[in-house]
Amino acid sequence: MFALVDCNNFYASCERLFRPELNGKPVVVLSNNDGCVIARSNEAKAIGIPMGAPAYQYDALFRKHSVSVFSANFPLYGDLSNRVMQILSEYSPEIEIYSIDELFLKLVGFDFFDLQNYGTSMREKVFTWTGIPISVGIAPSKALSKLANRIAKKYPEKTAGVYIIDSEEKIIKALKWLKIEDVWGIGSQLSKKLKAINVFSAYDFTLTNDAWIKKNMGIVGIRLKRDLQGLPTLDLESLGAKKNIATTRTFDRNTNDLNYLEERVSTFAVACAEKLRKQQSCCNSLLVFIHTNGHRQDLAQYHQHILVQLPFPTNSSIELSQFATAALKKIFQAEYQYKKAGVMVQDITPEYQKQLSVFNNSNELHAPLMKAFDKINNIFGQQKIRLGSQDRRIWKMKQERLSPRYTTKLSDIIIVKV
DNA sequence: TCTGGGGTCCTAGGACCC
DNA sequence: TCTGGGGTCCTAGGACCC
Repeated sequence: MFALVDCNNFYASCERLFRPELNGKPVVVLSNNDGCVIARSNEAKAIGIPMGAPAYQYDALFRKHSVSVFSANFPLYGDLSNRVMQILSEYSPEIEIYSIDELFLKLVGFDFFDLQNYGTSMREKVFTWTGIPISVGIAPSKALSKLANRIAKKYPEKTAGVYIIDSEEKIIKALKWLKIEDVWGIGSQLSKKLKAINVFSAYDFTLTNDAWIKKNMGIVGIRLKRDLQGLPTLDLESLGAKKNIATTRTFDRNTNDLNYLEERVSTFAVACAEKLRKQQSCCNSLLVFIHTNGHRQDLAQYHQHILVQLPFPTNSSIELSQFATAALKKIFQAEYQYKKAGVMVQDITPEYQKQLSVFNNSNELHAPLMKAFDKINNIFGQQKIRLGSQDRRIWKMKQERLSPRYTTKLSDIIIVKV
């Protein structure tokens, strides 16, 4: 069996942890730049605030219902996620951390266990130790465990947050209940195609013939069908090093100032370099892009990117910053107003297997220098040491309702007076 | 005025090899 | 009139996920 554990309204739950007076009240969390809604408490969902809603369009509704609005506080969510994952990883030796708030567990040798109790104990322990509410779905395959989890979330009273699919009848009942567009792995494009051939539920999908699925969805569709039928086909995925790393941001304003963009791109490259070093990798190519604001029909549009093959693999902040800003200058055009930029590093290889070239290699002095960089920044805080090309101001985002970093910043820790 | 960020896998087609 | 067969690697783009 597989279990899929999912934190309920994760970011909203994190914000409420340190503001217990908000329990039972509507809470939303906004994306970077306070742009759109990326998490909602149940109360906020009930008011009719959709996922992805642009914040400025919902200001009136927020005020009307006294919705508590937070800017995204990723250091807080990341830290709480680690705590939840650590607790849950004790429930099985085989796990896959699927996202910041989701975890698959493979339950082998649990034939004589009461899985309902097992799931309930996960919920109780995570809630007692962290304060985060979770839902648990257990079923014979990954796709079905996602479905079981959905049922647990949808019917919290009936299921007490734990639902188990462990018989053919339950599989069919659940599949008939699940709308095709809600199936894990079927998005808007495929559900449109499927509805056109009268496939409206997950159950209908399991009856669709393989030839159609193969032609329209590829091998992925066939695997999904088997998995939904209860024949475990998708297995846990190993959590190796990332194959692509990106740092991209939307700005709080439009700009055609090349100096500003250079500074941003340099900082993004440094951030990518840090992520590379953290997983002990180097990259062999780098992509820089700049975009105008696609929502503004009144402004001329320009979307451009450039992919640079590096002369040597590197994870040096200095080298990546230089390559990235040089690339930026090649695509920058002063007549446009830019709203977004980003750096992505690709073709990632392990740090310890660098392919050296005869003439042109990464500066060997950078490795110890970067080690010192990382060590100092880890101790004294982000960007205490930075390149001259980077601005002193770290946040160039609109974050008007940022909560404290209660668990990751010494000065933000709550002081209790007794 | 204001609309996020970061990933994965698969496929088709082209270039190239013997 | 008529011109093989079998591979690999790379890239861009499309679908999906949270």
